[in-house]
Amino acid sequence: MKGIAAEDYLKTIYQHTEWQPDAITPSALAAKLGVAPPSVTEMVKKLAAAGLLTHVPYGPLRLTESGRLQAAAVLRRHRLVETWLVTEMGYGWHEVHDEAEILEHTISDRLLERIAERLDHPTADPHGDPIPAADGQVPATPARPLSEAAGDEVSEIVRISDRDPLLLVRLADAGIRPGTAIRILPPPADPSAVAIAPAGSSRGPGPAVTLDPASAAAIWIKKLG
Amino acid sequence: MKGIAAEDYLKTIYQHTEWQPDAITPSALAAKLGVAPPSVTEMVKKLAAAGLLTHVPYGPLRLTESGRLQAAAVLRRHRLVETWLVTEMGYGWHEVHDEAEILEHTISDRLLERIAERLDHPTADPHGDPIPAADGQVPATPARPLSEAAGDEVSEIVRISDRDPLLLVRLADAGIRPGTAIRILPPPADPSAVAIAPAGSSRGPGPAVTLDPASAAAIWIKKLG
DNA sequence: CCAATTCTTTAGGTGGGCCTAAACCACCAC
DNA sequence: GTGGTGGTTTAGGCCCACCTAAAGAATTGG
Repeated sequence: MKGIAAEDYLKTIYQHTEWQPDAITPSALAAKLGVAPPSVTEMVKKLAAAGLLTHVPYGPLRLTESGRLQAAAVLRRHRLVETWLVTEMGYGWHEVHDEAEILEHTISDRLLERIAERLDHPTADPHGDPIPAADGQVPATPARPLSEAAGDEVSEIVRISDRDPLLLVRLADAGIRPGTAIRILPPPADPSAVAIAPAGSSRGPGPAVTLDPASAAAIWIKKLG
Repeated sequence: MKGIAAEDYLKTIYQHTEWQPDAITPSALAAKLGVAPPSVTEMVKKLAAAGLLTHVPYGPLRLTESGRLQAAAVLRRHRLVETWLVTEMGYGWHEVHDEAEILEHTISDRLLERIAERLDHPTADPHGDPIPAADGQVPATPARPLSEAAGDEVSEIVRISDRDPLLLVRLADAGIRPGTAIRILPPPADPSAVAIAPAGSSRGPGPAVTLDPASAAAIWIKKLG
């Protein structure tokens, strides 16, 4: 199976399992890819025929082992490119997604491995996403969603989903990024929301960021201390 | 006009004029692009409609100013990428063409200019090809084809067309690359051929390279002394 | 100056990846 | 248990960039 589109389907299906325990449905996949549902039906047929995923009609989508490997390879490309853009090319960590989205499909294996060498084979990208190794092994990310955190904890941000660019900008503006120590503040009136602020600047109201539940689930933390 | 294919057509038409004084014909373009002649007819229609080239039926192809600018932009990308691969990523000067062929269409303007800055805005790539500036200006390359050179001269290689990968490997193996000082040897029996060898190693038969006329025309030199 | 060759264009077709509209299935609620 | 109501699939098209086969133009040589 070749083609940029196929790679994007596999990558997106795989990525869903990184954040969500249940298998993805065709309509959710269509939404994430920005295509119409019939386009998914069609591509799924081809991917299933190629042995990359399994699909019972009207059911969810599950990658096969071969599909998982191929998806991990795309993610490796994406995340190495992102890391490289930040480390060597002066990009901000919240600005790299679009460029990586394209380059993940177009750089050669050779160039990819040269980049990996220059960066000394990193295991996480600037968003904290694990970078699969060349053999498909995925490093563990010991962390849990901010949405499940108790109030008033001091924690370290370890991972922020790059799916919502606006969230990235908001966090970057508040000085919050992977590696930042944060304090979880009492919910501001709305109990479904979560607020966080850099743990250093606890004097004054400070640059707190209020997060809706979806955004809170897009951030993974590790308790400090 | 967008699309990778269109960019390749423009680039190839432009490139022809760098080595050949007369305008390119549709069949020559088809051959260089590796497509069938009808594909050229079809794309030429679109490019002409977009005002990027002019074409009288059964006649040759000529870029408009707008087409020239767009072609120069693609060439800028190609040649900056090649230079970057050699300077920073450990590629040999004869190995970069294929990778650049793809990346020229897929890196963003932002990344391109970052690369240009890191390289300190070079004006020639590893093959000696001039790198158009961001505004489309093309630096002059004061040199002439090896095919027009007199025998026994000592000259500097300033440019080698990257169209024939095998020629590049042959030259690289003989230690000949842009910047190398070479001596032009008497033709070995065949008067249409040219032989060259690095000027340093003139003792013994040495690693001389014999070139057919097409290859000799693909090399530009500057007389030394 | 006509004919043969060569180059170019037209005609018609393919596959990839997308779309809309309409049919269809599955499940939930009543 | 039946009727909605979503989610999914089929049917039918579109655009892009390519192809082969065949027709048409230009140039060359006899």
